[in-house]
Amino acid sequence: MTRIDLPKVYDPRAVEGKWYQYWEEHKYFRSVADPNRAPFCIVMPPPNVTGQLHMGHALDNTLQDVLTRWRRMQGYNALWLPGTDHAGIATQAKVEEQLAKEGADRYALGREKFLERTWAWKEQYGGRITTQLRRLGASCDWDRERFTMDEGCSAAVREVFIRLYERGLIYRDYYITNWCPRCGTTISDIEVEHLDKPGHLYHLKYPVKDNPGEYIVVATTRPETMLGDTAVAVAPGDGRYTRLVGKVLLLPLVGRELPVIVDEYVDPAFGTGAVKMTPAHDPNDFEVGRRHNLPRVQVIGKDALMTAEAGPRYAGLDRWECRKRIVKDLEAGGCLLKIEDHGHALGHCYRCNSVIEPMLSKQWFVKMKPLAGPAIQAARDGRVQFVPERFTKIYLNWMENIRDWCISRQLWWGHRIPVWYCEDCGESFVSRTPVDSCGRCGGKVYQDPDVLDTWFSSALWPFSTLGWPEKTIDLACYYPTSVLVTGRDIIFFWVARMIFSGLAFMDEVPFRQVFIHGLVLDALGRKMSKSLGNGVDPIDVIESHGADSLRFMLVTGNTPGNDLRFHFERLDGARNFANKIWNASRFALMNLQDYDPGETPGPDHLTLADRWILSRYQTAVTDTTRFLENYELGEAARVLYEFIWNELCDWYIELVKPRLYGKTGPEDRRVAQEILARVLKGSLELLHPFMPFITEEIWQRLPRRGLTIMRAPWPEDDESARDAAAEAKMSLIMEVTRGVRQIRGEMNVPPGKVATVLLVAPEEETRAVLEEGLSYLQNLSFGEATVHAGLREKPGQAAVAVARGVEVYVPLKGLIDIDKETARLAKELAAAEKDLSRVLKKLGSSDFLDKAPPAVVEKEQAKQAELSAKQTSLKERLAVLGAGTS
RNA sequence: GGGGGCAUAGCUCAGCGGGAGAGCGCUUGACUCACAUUCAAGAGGCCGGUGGUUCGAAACCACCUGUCCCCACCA
Repeated sequence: MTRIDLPKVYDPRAVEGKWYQYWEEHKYFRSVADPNRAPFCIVMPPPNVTGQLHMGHALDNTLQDVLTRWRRMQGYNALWLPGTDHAGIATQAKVEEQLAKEGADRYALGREKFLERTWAWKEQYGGRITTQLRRLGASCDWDRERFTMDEGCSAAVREVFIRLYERGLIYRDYYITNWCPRCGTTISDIEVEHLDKPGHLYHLKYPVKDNPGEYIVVATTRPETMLGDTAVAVAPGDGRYTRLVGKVLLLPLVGRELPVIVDEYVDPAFGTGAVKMTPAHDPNDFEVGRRHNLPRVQVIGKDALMTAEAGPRYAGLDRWECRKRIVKDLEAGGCLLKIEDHGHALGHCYRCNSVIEPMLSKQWFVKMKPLAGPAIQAARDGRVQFVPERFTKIYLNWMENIRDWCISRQLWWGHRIPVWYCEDCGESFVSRTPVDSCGRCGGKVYQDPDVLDTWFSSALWPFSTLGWPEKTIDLACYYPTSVLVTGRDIIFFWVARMIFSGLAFMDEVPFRQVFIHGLVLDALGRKMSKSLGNGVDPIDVIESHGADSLRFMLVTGNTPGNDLRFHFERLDGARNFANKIWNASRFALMNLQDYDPGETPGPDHLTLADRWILSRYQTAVTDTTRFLENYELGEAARVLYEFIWNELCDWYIELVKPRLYGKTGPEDRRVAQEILARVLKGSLELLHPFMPFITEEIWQRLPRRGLTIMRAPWPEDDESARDAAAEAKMSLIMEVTRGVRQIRGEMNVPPGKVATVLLVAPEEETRAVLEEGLSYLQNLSFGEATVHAGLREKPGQAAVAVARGVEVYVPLKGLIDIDKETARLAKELAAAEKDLSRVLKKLGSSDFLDKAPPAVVEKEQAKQAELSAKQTSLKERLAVLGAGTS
């Protein structure tokens, strides 16, 4: 063995940066459109430019990188296309925050200057997340990095808006939308989070105008909105109120006259069966109001303060303050009948958590029904497949009940709506290019001040990034993309919208498969959040444990679609695995220094151990590949972990040591070197998608390497390399070895001190296997061993282990604890008898014999034989021990 | 109100029709010349409950219980 200059503990910091730079400089991430090569393409869910890498990104991008690196090695023309999202609200908020510190605000600065400022902010901080993705090892084609507001994506946005408009799928209308008072914009329905909050149901008396003694009781959760009431509605045919329909009520505190109307919307069973109508502040009331031509009185403003219309006593009050005062005033006026506790879901802004105010305003909408149809069909007929499949149902359920999408936002940072209005004649123009003057009257025009929902541009991501609306070779080669990898929290926001957009503008789904993963939770199962302060920064983890460990930890134990808890213990486990690989490789390299790769040794030159590890390696190749194909990345990683640690390191490397040390001759040493090098190289290649850095570092030191492990061919799945006979033999030897070790442990024999072991194998076949494996047994557990046929030695003087009919005797000097040994054997016997009776019952059943497959029956019969042999043997030994005490 | 996930060893989870598994933790022993971020041996489980399908169920089906999540305009 030659000394080799490698540290005993693997240090990721010393290698990760180096290799990433190497890969990037040599353009190994690059993909060039090539009609003659099979493509594999993933578009990265663009993280917000404002963002820092969090564990969710780390998981999402690790999964994408594993798939991309694997397919690239398989020979696909693999493109992973990165980019960032302009994130309207989030980015604007950051810049406004900055301005606030300077004592300014965006209005003071003006739109143009504010946008300049935001672009500058983007230039300065927008690259942070992509730098962090590089630390993670992401093998994306950075030359193609895109931004949702770059020239190309913006052109795509304008084109889509105009085409939708031309198809009559975009309209502008007054509607009640979700207004976030803090963000100062409307948000779409799915951006509202409904949280159950305790509240009250206030019962209010509204007197009849002509008969002040008579009144209707209405129930409301939001008494302050009564200032905007313009009617009271009752259900059709509700006997309690028929007398009053068409009469006029007087609104308390305000004195407004309210007609009593009839509408289907009212549920006579809820509350009092009479509902106050506030068309300007409730979406349902708005609809009812539209049907009955009710006036809309807006009493709450966009700043969430009461408006002048609320009357002088309330104008300018905060909405919650106003509620208190109204309740007090109503009570004083004798109009408050009672207050009940009543929990209800309250809408909150998903960005800033403010309570949403339903607000009447004129907004742009996309008509969804016509777009949803094809998107539903595509999922139904499997052109888009969700992994796991259950998400198809969730997606369909949403799509089938979809409502129109409010796409205008009262922000400045984003894609401005490409519509101009004439100041003079009011005509509007939808245009791909800026409009200077009114096409009808030549008057002055101005552009719509609103911008589009951020998700409007994300929805086009799979084709806008490939060059659409131009007809590019990229689009032809890479679209539809292969798979989309994303968290289940944005199926509605993003995945669904990409699907209908792709179908509408490319006539083809944007991706064939959607691989959904869950959330990364903290150790207690809570969502990682800033407010809880329980988030773990991936960059910190990369610093302390290395990117490979983080990646491996995130991939293992994660099943598709399910959440993943973040445990530092598991991270340590991944790091230990990296260290294990490092040291196994260190050992191999020490013994491969003088290795001269000659001819591949023929089967005759291979030992049992060689044939065994080659066979096990083939199984690992098959299993890893199969699991990856099914998106079971966690299982694939587990296969590699177990193969490398439990088989390659724990057994093969131990078995091969004497041969590498030259104890069996130079030719045998060369064969051992060859097999060890081959299996190690293949294992690193299999592991590379999961742990790219350490595998490259070691692979580069191996003989017969290429330029980079990234471009090494994925190990071939060669069924013929399986060797069932070798596996069966080795497993027998391993079991016997375990038996011997157990005895040694119980006897407290110091390592290297046990003299002689007798292996007694009654069957000739078994004996032959043990003879073949004798050298392994010797160097694995004890000094000397011989295999004996025939009758058992007298076991009264020996501790005994049984493995598949082989008994192992270790001569000892009366050290055995008879009580302990008796108890142990008795327990084992009880278990064996229980198993045996179960098997016998099975074999005694004619149903089983008739209907079970023959292989299963044979297996059960073999088991019966094994168990009865074991039973006999255990009984004998117990008898011997019993004799020993007397 | 509708939909979905999860319930397996002390903890976190994998397995999902024919032998109850892993990691961590725990017990015992070993600093053995790749690795103490290690090695060896071991303890620990009526696979949530009840029914059903099957020759056979931890696994498939139904219901129940507990738990988490998503959707929804009941004032």
